[in-house]
Amino acid sequence: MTPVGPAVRAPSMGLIMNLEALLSARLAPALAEVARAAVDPAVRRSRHADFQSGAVLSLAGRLGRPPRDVAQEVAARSDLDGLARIEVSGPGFLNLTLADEPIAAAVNDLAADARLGVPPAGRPETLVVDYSSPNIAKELTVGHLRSTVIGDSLARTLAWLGHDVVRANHVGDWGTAFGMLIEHLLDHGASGAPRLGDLTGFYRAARARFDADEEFRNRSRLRVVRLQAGDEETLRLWRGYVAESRRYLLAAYERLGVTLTEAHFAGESTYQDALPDVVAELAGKGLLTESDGALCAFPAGFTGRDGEPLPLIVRKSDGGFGYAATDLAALRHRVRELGATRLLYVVGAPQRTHFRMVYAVAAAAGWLPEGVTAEHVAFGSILGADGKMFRTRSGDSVKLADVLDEAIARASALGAGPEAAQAVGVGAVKYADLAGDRRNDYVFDWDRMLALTGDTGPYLQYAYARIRSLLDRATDAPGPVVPCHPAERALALELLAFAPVVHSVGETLEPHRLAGYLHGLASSFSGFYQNCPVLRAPDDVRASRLALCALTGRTLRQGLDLLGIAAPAAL
RNA sequence: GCGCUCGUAGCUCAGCGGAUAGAGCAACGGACUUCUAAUCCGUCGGUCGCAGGUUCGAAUCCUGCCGGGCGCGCCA
Repeated sequence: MTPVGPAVRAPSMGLIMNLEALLSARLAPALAEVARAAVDPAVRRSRHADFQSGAVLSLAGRLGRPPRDVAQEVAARSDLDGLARIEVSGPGFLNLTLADEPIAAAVNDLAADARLGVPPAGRPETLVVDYSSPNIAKELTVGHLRSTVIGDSLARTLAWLGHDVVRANHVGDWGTAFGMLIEHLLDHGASGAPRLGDLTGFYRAARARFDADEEFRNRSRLRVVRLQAGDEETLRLWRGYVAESRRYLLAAYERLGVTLTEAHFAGESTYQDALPDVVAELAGKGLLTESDGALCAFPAGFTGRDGEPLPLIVRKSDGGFGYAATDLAALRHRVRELGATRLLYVVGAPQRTHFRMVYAVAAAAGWLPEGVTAEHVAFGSILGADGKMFRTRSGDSVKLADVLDEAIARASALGAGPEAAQAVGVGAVKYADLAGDRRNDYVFDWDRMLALTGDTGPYLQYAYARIRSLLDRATDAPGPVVPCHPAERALALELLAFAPVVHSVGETLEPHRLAGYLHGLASSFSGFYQNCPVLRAPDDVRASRLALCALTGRTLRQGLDLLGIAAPAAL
């Protein structure tokens, strides 16, 4: 039995595993000689060879020489002995085909590295990832899916890269709605709390009474005043309500396989005490203007419907604080108290203007000093088959619990066992959300996301389970990798591409790059599996292929884990 | 009206300054006395919305137009 367990050796320095860097280092001197200046070799993977360099194309223009001539000269001056073969191709590309030995050496290093070639960040940052952030008075819907899934994947990835990640669940746990909710609660058993799982029904009932019953409406308003004034009895009721909602949310997160816990709640109520000071500080810096009774900031460059400056309303005309004030308070706290240097807000694209304004005001207030960045990690909407917002037939938003129930039921129908069905169903939904560019809308389609073949979660999970099954049946240990078949070579190169992809996700905050990579890796593995017998291969070849299987398994599992998708050992 | 964003193969999407624009699905044609066929290989399929411009080179950058989505003062 050969478990797909973590390797034992400490991470190496990584250079030998980074073929792009290796090739760049060997190409750079020749380029510098020809150009008489440093030139980025721009080594990329290529379908015409293992790697290519397009550096000559732009260089030739600057030198005023034909690109192919320059490429010939660079090729002739390059010392790639023992590493790769170089040839000029097309308009002036340098095609690089690696020798088998460096590939083998790199893959063997990779196999011995517990971190799969990804060194921990040399310059760790403290960053806050603000994600999920539902209103606690209502159940989770598909509307919360994207922020929760994308944010969790980014938090996992950045943490694994070695950064200090602070997860922030900016839940809506404060505001005028709580007056009516508390009054409704009192009318239905003073000690009671809303029944777990029926938050929406409770909210709707309270809302209906608020709209229809003037007496109830007045009581609710008074209750809001008492809540904001810190009335102890009111606060006790509010805390009970919030606690119950949190329990519900945590159960939902656990089912979704999301890493958010009790410790990550940082709701709007957290910042209430700081709001007067936020206003005072902004006013002190001359950033606030009174307009129609409200205190507003008017950051430059934002105009509204009539071409008039667009306000960011910090304090409402009734003296209450809006969400802009809370967002500003949270931002200030994250930079000042938490020491964050990178703030991520995983929030839907429609709020783009709002966040740009918040960041502009924060910058003007000096809360985003040099070296500290705030980024709106925007994402598109989930659409139904009709191309419109994904809703139920009656027009309501779709409950997340219902989506997961159906996903799991459909996974069961495919033949997955009970435990696997949960992993496959939830994984399919999450993968579908992560597989495309997050900025684009996508169409929610059961049949596509649960397809066993194609770019789907189930396909990746199957590839992993198949590897586990194979390794479980192996009776001897993996040995050194010696790629000989083209499919082994292709798989090895694919495995070596894991680290650059993970880094690019950390920089671009685009998990779909990792998803696409994993699909390519699983495809490469399938090609290898098809062409290269493992268990019935001769001893030395078997050891090599078992090592490739084990490494592919570890890479798939780690990659899926960074996406937040479970990888069961068997389906 | 102003602003943002998107328009790539029948469908769903990658690619976002470089070689004949890729993948998955669908369609069609192959490969199984299988190391789990929940697989693999091949074929078909695109004036990259339209028109200009910048560039040695544009799906990719700029401008305009057409079409869809979203946003534009006390909800978050």
